Amino acid sequence: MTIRTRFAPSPTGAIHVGNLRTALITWLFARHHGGHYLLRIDDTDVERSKDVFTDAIMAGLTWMGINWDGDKVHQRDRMDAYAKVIADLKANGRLYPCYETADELALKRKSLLARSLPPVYDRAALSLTDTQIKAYEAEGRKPHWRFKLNDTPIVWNDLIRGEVKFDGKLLSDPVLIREDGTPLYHLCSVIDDIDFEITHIVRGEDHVTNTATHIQMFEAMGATPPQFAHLPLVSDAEGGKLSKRLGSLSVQELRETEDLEPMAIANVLARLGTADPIEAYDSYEPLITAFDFSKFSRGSPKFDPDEMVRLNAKLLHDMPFAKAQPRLNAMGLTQVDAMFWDTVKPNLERMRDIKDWWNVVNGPITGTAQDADFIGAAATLLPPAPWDATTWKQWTDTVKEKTGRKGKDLFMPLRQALTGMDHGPELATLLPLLGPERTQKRLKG
RNA sequence: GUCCCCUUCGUCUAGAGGCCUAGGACACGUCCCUUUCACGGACGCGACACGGGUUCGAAUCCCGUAGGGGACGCCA
Repeated sequence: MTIRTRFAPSPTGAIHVGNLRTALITWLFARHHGGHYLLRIDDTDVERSKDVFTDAIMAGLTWMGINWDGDKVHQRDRMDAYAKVIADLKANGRLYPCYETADELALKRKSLLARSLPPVYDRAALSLTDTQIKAYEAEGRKPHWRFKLNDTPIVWNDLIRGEVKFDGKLLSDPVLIREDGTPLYHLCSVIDDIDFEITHIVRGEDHVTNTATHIQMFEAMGATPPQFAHLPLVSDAEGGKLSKRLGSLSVQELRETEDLEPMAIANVLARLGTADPIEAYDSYEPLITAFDFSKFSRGSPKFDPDEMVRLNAKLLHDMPFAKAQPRLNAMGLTQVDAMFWDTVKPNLERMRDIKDWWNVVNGPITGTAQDADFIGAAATLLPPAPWDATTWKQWTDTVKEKTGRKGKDLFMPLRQALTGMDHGPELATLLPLLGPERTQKRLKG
C-alpha cells in the first residue's frame, strides 16, 4: 500500500515552529516510506484566510526543503464536492439543524460547567417541534447544522499514543455547517481525506478529540478511517506553551532575523522528543532513513531554542566552500574564496558573522596601540613576500628570537595589532589573507 | 469543573519484574592539544516526582497525592 499523507495548514498567519514540526515530521514519514505528501490549504474561513499567508507557507516549506507532491489543493475550490456529501448526510439524518445562537450556546456551556458537568451539547434541537422551528424561522434565524454522533465507544490504534478510546457520550455533536451555510473544518477535512485517499493523518495531540468525531464521520460517509499519529505538543523551556524567543518565531523570522540554516532547524524539530540523538546532519537523508513513529515519546518535550543556534554553528564549521559559495554570493560577498572561508568558518555562529570577519581582514580596524615598541620591532622583522601558510611561523620564530618573548606575551599583542580583537581565526592562515601591505600598515598603527 | 495523556541526569531520552552498582546524546566540568576561539580526544559530574501497596525481588505492576500538557468553539 502506498502511503499518502498531507500537511494542511490554514493560511491565517505565518507558520511557526510548532506547525513546521508537524509539517516536517509528516514529510519525513512520507519520504521514509516512499509515499505521497500533499499540501492542502485549509482556507474555509474566508474572513481570516489570506493568499499572502499561503505564499509565505509555501516559501517557508520550500526554503526548508520540504517538497510536496503535485499541486497544492485549496478547500475553497472544493465546495461542490462538499455540497454533495452535505446533501447525503442531511438525507440520512446524520446532519441536523440547530437554532441556538452563539450566546445561547455559551450560556448552556457555562451552566453545565457550573454544575461540574462536561459542557456537552444537549441535542435540544433534535426535539424541536415544527411549530418551534417555524417560529425561529419567522424570527429570521437560520440553522447551523450538527453531525449526530453515535453513542458507541470509539477506538483507534494511534501510531504514537497506542490504543485510544473515547466514550461518545462525552463528546458534543460537532457543528459542521455555519449559520451562513459555509462548511467547517471538520467536514471539509474528512471529505478531503477521503477524496485524496489519505492513508495517514499526522497532527498535534490537540486534535485527539476531533479524531474521535472524525472517525464517526468517515464511517458515516462510507469510508474506512485512515491511520492516525498524534504528536505531543512541544512546550517552552519554562514548561508552558511555545511562546517565547525562537519558539514564537515564524519560518521567515528564523531565516531572516535569526539567520539559521534550514538543517539547523530541521535536525532539532525532527528529533525533539524522540529517542534518537539530535545531530548536525547537513542533509535530510539520515533523518528520513531513521524515521520511525515508535521513537516518539508520549510526553511533551521542552524546546530549547539555543539548541538550534548550537547546531547552526556546527553546520557552518563543517560546511565546505562549494556549499557556502551560493550563500556568500547572495550576501554580496563575492570576493570570499575558499581560503578565506576555511580560515574563518570555525569562528562563525551564523552565516552573517562572516561579514564581521571580512571587515576585520579588509576593512579598517580600531585597535589599541599597546606594546608599541614590541609591535614596531616585530614590523621590521616581517619576511618578504610572497607569503604563504608557513610565513606566520617564520615571522614569529624570528620575533621570538630577537625579543625573547614567547607564548601569550608574544602572540596576543600581534593578534590585537593585526585584527583589533583578542580572539579569531588561526593567525597562520589569516596572515596571508591580510598580505604584507595591510600587515605593515596595521603594525604601524 | 469533566475527560484524556505525561512525570528517569540541567535537557531529549533508553528502560515493557531480576541483564540497572539505571545506558546514550546534548549541555556542563577537568585534563590533553593549542597564542585565542572552534575542532578533536580522554575522563568526570549527574536522574527513577512523592506516599502506600503487590512480589523473594519494582524505574518497570496497582492505588493515591502532587506537578505538567491537552480537549471540552457557528477556529483550525
